[in-house]
Amino acid sequence: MTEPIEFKRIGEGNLRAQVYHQVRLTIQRGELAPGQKLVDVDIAAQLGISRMPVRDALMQLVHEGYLVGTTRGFTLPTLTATDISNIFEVRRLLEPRAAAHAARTLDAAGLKTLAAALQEAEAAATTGDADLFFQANSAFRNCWLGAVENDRLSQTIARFADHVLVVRLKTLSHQPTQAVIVAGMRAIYEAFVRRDAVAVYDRMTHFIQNAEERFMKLSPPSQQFDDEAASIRRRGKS
Amino acid sequence: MTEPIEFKRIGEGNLRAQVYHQVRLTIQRGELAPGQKLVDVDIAAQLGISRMPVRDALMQLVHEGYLVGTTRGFTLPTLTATDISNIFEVRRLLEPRAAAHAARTLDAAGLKTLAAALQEAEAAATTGDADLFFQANSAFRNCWLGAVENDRLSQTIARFADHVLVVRLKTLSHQPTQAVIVAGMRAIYEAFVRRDAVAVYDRMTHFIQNAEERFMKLSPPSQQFDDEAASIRRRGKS
DNA sequence: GAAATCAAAACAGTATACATTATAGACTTA
DNA sequence: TAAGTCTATAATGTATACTGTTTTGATTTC
Repeated sequence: MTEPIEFKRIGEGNLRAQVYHQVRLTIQRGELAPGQKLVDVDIAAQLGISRMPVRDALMQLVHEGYLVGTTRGFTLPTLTATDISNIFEVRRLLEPRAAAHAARTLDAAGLKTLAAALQEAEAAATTGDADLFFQANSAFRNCWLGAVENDRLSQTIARFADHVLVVRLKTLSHQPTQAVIVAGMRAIYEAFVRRDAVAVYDRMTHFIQNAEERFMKLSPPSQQFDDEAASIRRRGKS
Repeated sequence: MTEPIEFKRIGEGNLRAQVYHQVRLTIQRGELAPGQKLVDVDIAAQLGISRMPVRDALMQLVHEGYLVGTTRGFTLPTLTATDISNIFEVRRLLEPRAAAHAARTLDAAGLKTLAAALQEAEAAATTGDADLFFQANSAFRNCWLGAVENDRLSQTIARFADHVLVVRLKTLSHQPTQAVIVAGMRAIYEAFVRRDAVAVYDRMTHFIQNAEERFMKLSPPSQQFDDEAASIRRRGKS
């Protein structure tokens, strides 16, 4: 129960923003253990600043669903099967459309980035490097998402994707799943190259459905913890 | 530039939550003038509490898009035509599906509430009472939205609907528009009564498209202010 | 009279100190 | 030994004080 995470400040704007980005990155990279708790005063001490900016940053992350605030430190939310299914429903509604948008606006540089991410994912899938695979996956999504001109749409998607992403780390180490995902990415990529918005829409739809199915199949059927987890989550709403 | 708004605490949980709900209600009711600024220390003084809970509440509202934080107090965001169009795009993607869900889960009491809200809206439309019409509209939406079992979906919808709602007040005083909206509500209501999820989906789609068109047509073509407004908005992102 | 510079005020950001609350763990008792 | 209660502690919630920055307004100068 020590503090294996080392925080450092990222050089942008005020302290709250710095801490916010740093902690969010830590979460997104999956460097935060499920049961581990984040305490404002500890992080503040480590950074050599006061509690308030840290507290602000953590509370923002709570509002955005990245963390839950209990009376005993901030921790990762424990998602139930229902939670995950709910998140995937929203993603199913938003992402195909957003990707179709991106098909029109993505420029040559974007396509190049997409190709690189895809290649990386394929390499990681063959060697079985879950970490790299995970990163390539994120790069791929962030790339096309950056081309979406509707900010609110892309930000909403990014947030919900991040929420399941936390639990996703386990799933992504499963090699057959990696193969399926890579196939989906390639299909989407090819549609992007052809600038075929309809194909992008359809393939993204298929991709997300696939992801959800795989996800549900592989995730441990720990339904017995659902009530407990839900109560913890609920407490965090405040 | 005095302080015409009177804040009082709402009796739930900690001070931050109380202030948050109070201020959000004020915004949702359209009681906040567009140029008016909210200053934490002022509100705190009025409530007899310190700055911090007020500041926390205001910052949460900023994170949720209800306010923007400038260097000179918090104010309502100035939405450009693009912003509004972006918000409506997300709503178009989410609300029909959510309403279809509600068609299955809405109980008899819910239908009754819906009927009451509809009747109120019709009455307000004939007398031209914009305020009452506005309220009835919100009641109608909140009712079916409450029956949606996917919390994240309904909360996302509520938030985006609230964002345009701020500007909407003006539009809703236009009587021909009121007639169109009431007709849409009735169509949706009847589909709800029949528990016809498909019809609810289609009519909600139509309803939102209609709302957006009316909205764009009636809103002043003040495109010359767009850049300025966008820059104000951007500053608030921090 | 207009423009530029400077000063003062207003407000957000940050720090520190104090109050409150819920949980864990020890201690008591049946 | 197990169950219940109580206390100590860890963490958040709130208050106040201070700092830095930006804006506004006034004064001076051209």
